[in-house]
Amino acid sequence: MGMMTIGKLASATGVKVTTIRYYESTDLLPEPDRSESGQRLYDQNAVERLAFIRHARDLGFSVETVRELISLQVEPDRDCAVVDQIARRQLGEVRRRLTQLEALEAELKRMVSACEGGRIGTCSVLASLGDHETCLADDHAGAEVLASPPSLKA
Amino acid sequence: MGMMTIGKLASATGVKVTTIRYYESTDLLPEPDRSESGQRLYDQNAVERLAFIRHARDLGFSVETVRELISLQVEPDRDCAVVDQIARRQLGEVRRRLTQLEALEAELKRMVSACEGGRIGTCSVLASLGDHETCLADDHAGAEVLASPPSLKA
DNA sequence: CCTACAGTCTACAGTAACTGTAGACACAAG
DNA sequence: CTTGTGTCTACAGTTACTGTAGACTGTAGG
Repeated sequence: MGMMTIGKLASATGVKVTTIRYYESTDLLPEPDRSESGQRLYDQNAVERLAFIRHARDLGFSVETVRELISLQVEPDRDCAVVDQIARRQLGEVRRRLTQLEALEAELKRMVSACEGGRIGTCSVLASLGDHETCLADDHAGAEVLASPPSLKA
Repeated sequence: MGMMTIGKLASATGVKVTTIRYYESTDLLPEPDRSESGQRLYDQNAVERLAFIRHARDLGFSVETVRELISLQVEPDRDCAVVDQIARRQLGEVRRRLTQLEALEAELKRMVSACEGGRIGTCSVLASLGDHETCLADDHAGAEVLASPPSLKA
């Protein structure tokens, strides 16, 4: 029951097979044992480590930060404040994005409700896109905030 | 007064010089006139088109969608419903991200406030990252939702 | 007129975090 | 034994840019 193939690990954690191999290639996951024929074999440890990674990624931590978190985990005697600070930084980041997205929502809502179904020549949506008085503050981080994420494309 | 160099266009619109050249290379912007020495020269039209692009990008529309919007603009007799639908789709997208981000915020907030400044060995932040019962629903689109955007890196 | 120096040019490599593809081999069920 | 699914490697492609190298251009000061 100990050892599982990459496919099992994938379904156990919700991380795609190719992504697991990618994590291995970037040393985020250690090289696993192999079967005689060369297939990767994982144990329960791998499941936990990968679940940790995935959870942190889901929370928006960058892969670099996850790497940092993992390396901290290895030294249990160090001060926990480092980790707390990383989490706080991330929370600040999330709040900033929330504010931006709320502004986007407001403007899009306004645009959509202004549309009264005429011809494109007089379309208020296009008009408000062209009108750069209606620009968002001065932050310009729109698309980056919500570019279609790979995981939603399927 | 009509013609400006790429640098002026950049500062007039807040789009970086390299990004303008990139937009041209992908046909999002038409090839501009050139000076005798080969420098690009732009007129007021270019300013408006670029402002339109930038505003749409700020609102989170993908470059592909912007291309679509521009091609629609060229045919003012078509039905405005197409545009309205694009805007609605975008609004839906924004709302989905908002919901996700709110969940992230809640969990991060909980993590941060649980930290009581001990050693890493007992850090509750790392513990809750490792604990995959606390995973977000089943949507996994965390990092994508807020990976550090290029425009905030400067 | 000369010299700095900032601005512009092209072409190409690099970024994040994967995803997709091709072609070959492995394994389990019927 | 065949069929089908899973796995392997290696590499190209994705999005929307950003950065770099090396050469040329335009402009302001002296």
